[in-house]
Amino acid sequence: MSPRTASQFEKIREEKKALIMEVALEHFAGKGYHATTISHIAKHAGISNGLLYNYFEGKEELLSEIIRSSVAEVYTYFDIDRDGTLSEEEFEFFIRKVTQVLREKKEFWRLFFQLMMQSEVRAHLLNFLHAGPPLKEAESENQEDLFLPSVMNMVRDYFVRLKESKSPDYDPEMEMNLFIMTLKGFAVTFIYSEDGDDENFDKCIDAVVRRFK
Amino acid sequence: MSPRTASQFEKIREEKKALIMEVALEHFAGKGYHATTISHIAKHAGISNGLLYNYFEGKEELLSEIIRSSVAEVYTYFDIDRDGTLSEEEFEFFIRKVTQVLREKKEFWRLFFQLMMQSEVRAHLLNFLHAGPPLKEAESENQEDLFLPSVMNMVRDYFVRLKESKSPDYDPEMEMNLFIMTLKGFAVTFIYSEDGDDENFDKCIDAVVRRFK
Amino acid sequence: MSPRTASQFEKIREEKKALIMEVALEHFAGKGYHATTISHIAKHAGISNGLLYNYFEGKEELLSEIIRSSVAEVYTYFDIDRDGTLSEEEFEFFIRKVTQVLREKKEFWRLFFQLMMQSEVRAHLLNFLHAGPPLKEAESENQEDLFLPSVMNMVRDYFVRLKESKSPDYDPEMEMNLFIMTLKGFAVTFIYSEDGDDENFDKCIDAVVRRFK
Amino acid sequence: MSPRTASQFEKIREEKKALIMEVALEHFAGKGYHATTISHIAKHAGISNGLLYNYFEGKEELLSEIIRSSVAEVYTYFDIDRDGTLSEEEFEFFIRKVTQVLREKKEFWRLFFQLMMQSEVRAHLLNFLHAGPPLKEAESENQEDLFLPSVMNMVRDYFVRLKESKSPDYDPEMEMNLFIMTLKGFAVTFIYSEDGDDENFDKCIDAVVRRFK
DNA sequence: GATGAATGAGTATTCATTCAT
DNA sequence: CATGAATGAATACTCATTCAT
Repeated sequence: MSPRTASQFEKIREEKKALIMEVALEHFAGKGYHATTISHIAKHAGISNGLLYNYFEGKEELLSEIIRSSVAEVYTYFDIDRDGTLSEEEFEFFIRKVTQVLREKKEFWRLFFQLMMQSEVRAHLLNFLHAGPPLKEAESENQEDLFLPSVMNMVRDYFVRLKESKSPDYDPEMEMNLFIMTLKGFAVTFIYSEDGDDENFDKCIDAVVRRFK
Repeated sequence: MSPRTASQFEKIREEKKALIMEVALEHFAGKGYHATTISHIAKHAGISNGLLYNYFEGKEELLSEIIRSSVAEVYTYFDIDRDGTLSEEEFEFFIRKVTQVLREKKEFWRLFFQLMMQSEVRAHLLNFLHAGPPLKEAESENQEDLFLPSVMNMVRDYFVRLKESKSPDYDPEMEMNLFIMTLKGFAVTFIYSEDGDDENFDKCIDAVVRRFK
Repeated sequence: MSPRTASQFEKIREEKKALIMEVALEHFAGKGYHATTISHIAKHAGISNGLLYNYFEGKEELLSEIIRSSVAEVYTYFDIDRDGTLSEEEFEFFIRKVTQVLREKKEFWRLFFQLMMQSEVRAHLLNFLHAGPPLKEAESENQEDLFLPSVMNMVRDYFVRLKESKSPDYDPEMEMNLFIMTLKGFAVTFIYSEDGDDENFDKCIDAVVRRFK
Repeated sequence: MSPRTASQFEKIREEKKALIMEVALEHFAGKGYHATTISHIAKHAGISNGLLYNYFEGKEELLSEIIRSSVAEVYTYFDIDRDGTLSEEEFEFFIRKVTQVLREKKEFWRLFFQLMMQSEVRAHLLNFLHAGPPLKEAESENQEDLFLPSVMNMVRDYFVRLKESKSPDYDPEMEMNLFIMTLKGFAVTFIYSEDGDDENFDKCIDAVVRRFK
């Protein structure tokens, strides 16, 4: 009979918010942001249309919130505040981490790449991404891609260090480019793969590791 | 004031149709299919809303037509009915061809990849692609990707043949995968690059050629 | 920890009810009835949405209650059951009373005039006003204005009596009309004035008194 | 068979726009802006909901447009760019003009006063009013009322000049205030009167003229 | 008495498509 | 061929009100 406590309400809110975001992500990723209606999301989340607006300002904020939270999660994966160097074994670890992140949040990455493919949205998204986490140095250089400058520098450092054990005409910058391209190509293919194909992609990743080590 | 001949009319029709498709592609690629309104396209094409329907059955057919025509154009690029083998120099030629095709139709590829990123559209698109041109054998195997089976086989053949001049643990299938991934990663980056950056990407392609030769 | 007595509960109820009405009046007057949401009122009153319905049947009843109580308060100001004649000094007193009532309940009068300006609400409001207090005779004549017939008659009497000390072409009815108009114009200006401007308006009222005495 | 000419379209647009504004004004004035739905307006104008948006950006712009056009019309009434002095007979003419404007656009004035009674709208409206027409001097002083400074000054001048023919304790400023109040009170009553009562109000105006001459 | 999550009917707005001219 | 006014179904969003706790 007594009213719910504040923490009970808080819990309800968080759970419902998460539910809505999950369902929305699923549909946004599946048919695109614009083709997904609020009614559709509400129905699949088992709630009324109105309730959604109790949790999100509107459709656009719902999208932002999904991206914000997923990006935040991804940041934690990479423990972004580390010392910023990659040893050889850490490099392999890094690649496998990337794969893991892709695997565990396939749906989000589908949505993410989808948005990245719309040139007029791309800029906003990149800005948002790069401004997002509290980084040590707020680089604005090279906001052209999905890898944060800090990660980019880590990878670049790795290839520069690698050069010592390679032939004289080894070009670390180009090597990095190839690596990034390969990883991106992998990502773009992998996130649309059936879950059953994982072993094939694992072998692919093994090959990538061998190649860039 | 003499009435235009049938062929003159036909020419006008074709030109206007092409204009509409061009404008539509620009906006579809820029902000996505759903976010682009017919009114917007019509206004930017300098025609009335109604006239658009004189040329296309509707918005969806306009999209289909854009894809159809672009894909057809791409097919001609690759002269798809050739004997289907790639010599070593033809392989380099093939890669550069791909780059050229990407460069000359950046906007289309933006739209294309955008659609490919929507899992529910992806299937239709792939079906459409693979069914599109009158191929010798209508394979339905491996309709998972943007490369047609015929092209895929050509590339696979190349890597198999390449094995002879390589070490015994050279895995042609895996090599092909890496190649495809790299190419895809390149594509996805390149089509959003400024036109001024082309030299950098040319160097990239040189590196790709060296790597997979 | 002894249970509160019934009268304590009653007191709490009354206070909370008054608080809600006060907050509601403030917002109704500021942006209008329809533009003011229940949520807004509840938030500013520091209570939950639901609780409001514990005190009022709904939004409309809340409005009615505000008007009812304010009107009742105004009636007490004018001690409406008096003998119904205005001596000359009582007339001055009457005018100053009006000003005082306006000054002390500016917000209510803003709401009141606002509602009076909506022709479809006006009728209801006037009906409500004229039916409101238990009057001696329930006149339905001249329900066109905000002055109750009883007050109107009092004022008319005053001007008729005044005629004796005026020139022969003095028209008491017209004089009354001018007086009412002036008072109304004063009201409509005064209730939107800053509180600091009161002296200016006091002088105005002095002039009105002089003029109609 | 030939398409309509540009001027035909223009005519259709203007007529339909005027129709919508007329119907909207009627309902806005009758039950208030917020209580009037777009659907209602559309239905009474005999058009579809969508068409309304072909002519107005939204509900708010529709309101603005109504006010803008009515205010513009009123400005023409007063031939606002005149020399800016009122002779005695012009003063009478001015008053009668005011009455005429009120009579011919009763519905607009109902809406106007309604909005003026909402303190939070009032400011915007006054700003809008005073910024509206291209005046000689852009006074920002005294934007507190519905009379434009230019009109106000004209009236003030009149009363100052009048002082010469009056007793020494004649206070022109106060006289002006009384006049304005009287006029406002008249307006507020008149615009809700039945059309049949016009004669009574005409007599009222005669009295006003006599009083302030 | 008190809470705020939840509802759902209602409202403004959008947009592909049609059609009279 | 060409126009743009007109439609109406669909969509995002609002808000008074209810109700389980």
